[in-house]
Amino acid sequence: MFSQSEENYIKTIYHLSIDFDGGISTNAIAKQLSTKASSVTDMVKKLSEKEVVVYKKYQGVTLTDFGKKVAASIIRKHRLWEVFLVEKLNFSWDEVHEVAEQLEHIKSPKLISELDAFLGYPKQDPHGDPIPDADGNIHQIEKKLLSLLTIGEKGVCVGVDDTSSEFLKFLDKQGIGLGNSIKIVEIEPFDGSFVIEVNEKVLTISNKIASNLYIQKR
Amino acid sequence: MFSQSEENYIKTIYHLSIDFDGGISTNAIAKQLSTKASSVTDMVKKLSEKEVVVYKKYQGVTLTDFGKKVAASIIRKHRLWEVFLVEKLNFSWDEVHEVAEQLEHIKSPKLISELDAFLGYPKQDPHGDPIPDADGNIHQIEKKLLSLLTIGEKGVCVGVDDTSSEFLKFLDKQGIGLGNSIKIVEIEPFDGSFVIEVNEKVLTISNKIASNLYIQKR
DNA sequence: ACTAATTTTTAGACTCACCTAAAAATTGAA
DNA sequence: TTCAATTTTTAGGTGAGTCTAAAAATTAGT
Ligand SMILES: [Mn+2]
Ligand SMILES: [Mn+2]
Ligand SMILES: [Mn+2]
Ligand SMILES: [Mn+2]
Repeated sequence: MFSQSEENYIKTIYHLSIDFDGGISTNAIAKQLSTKASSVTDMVKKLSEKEVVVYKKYQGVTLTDFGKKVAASIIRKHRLWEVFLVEKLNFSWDEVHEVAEQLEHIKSPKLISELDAFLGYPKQDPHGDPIPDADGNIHQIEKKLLSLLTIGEKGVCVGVDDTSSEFLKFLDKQGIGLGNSIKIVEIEPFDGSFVIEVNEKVLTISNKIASNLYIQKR
Repeated sequence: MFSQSEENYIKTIYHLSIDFDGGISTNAIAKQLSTKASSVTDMVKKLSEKEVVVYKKYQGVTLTDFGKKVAASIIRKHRLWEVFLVEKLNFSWDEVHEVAEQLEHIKSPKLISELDAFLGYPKQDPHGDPIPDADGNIHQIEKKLLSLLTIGEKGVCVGVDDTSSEFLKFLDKQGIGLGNSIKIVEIEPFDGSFVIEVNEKVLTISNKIASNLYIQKR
């Protein structure tokens, strides 16, 4: 149906659409995919032919409903494979992305439905991101950036915004992981850094760190 | 390192080299890969540049030692994935090939070593073919085509030569599977068909079937 | 409102993997 | 051994996906 390259574009457009609404610029797509704007223009024309995106010159692109379904199915595969790698093959959460990037392009409906069953129908991937169901529906759990909480508030760490290896390794080093209870002890007005209590330990994290951790309040 | 296409050529040349020794002809490769001889000539020149094969015009190709190692690593991946699909994801032995054909191209040494461990270091794939070790060594078990046995001989079915879906489904229907004990009851001189006893049942199989079943004598 | 800077598209070219058709080499049959 | 059939290579071309450089459109600053 779609080539590996087309799938990577579709997925990227989907992800960019979550943060900014309106048409996604060729430059934004090019940057994300480490390619050139001119290449993006070519591909976007092709995807438009295939009714995956709506494209008007100089106006950026938006996914059609069909395009969103295609994106969801690629993301479903990506995240199921990430769960597999962590749960079954001893990968750590900072090692899975690169491999899932390849595995997400394997074509086999049976493979994915069986993998889903084998993993016990997981709802989140190792980074706390929701796994779309077979119909492309995505159930986003209620969560807030830690940086938006105030002193005294409590919650559970349920996700990360940045999924780079550096950030994830940093969290490992600090002993912060998904499922940990977190309490805001203090917020430093000068630099916006947070003093938090996690796993019976008190530690200070910069505002940048706090802006990349998702908390489910309770 | 190698593109998907290059890997498919390398694997094909390896498989063809097992049956015929001497240089593998462009036509043979083309037929196997459903492509044209002229395309094969192009690719073979490229693989020769990369020291994977030795190629002399009009003389066919042979794999270098390096080429054999590369082939073994692709086949190792292919067969490990086949085991995974059958053992963990409820695929039947006639459904695995197409998917493994894709999965064999995923690049990640850790993925393969962990998969190997997860599967318990299997020695054979679902068709009874040996799984090369991480260094590219292939340990072929002792086996003989059923068609070469004589009346009264006994053995265990340990592999198939043809791995087409049609043949494998036929074996399923007849109740013949790997690990089954088989005894030659009679051989019909007229058409070379075999009367065999398998799973307490006596059945007749054509010579063509017998020529595609591997037996380990005991 | 007019430029100047920036963004986006177009034009033209490249590589990879494939194709067809024609030429060249090999093989094999009389 | 000669020539016809077959195999293999070469020549030239295509589409996908990428690139650079130049042109066109948009956006922003004064
Ligand atoms: Mn990808
Ligand atoms: Mn993830
Ligand atoms: Mn393959
Ligand atoms: Mn197999």
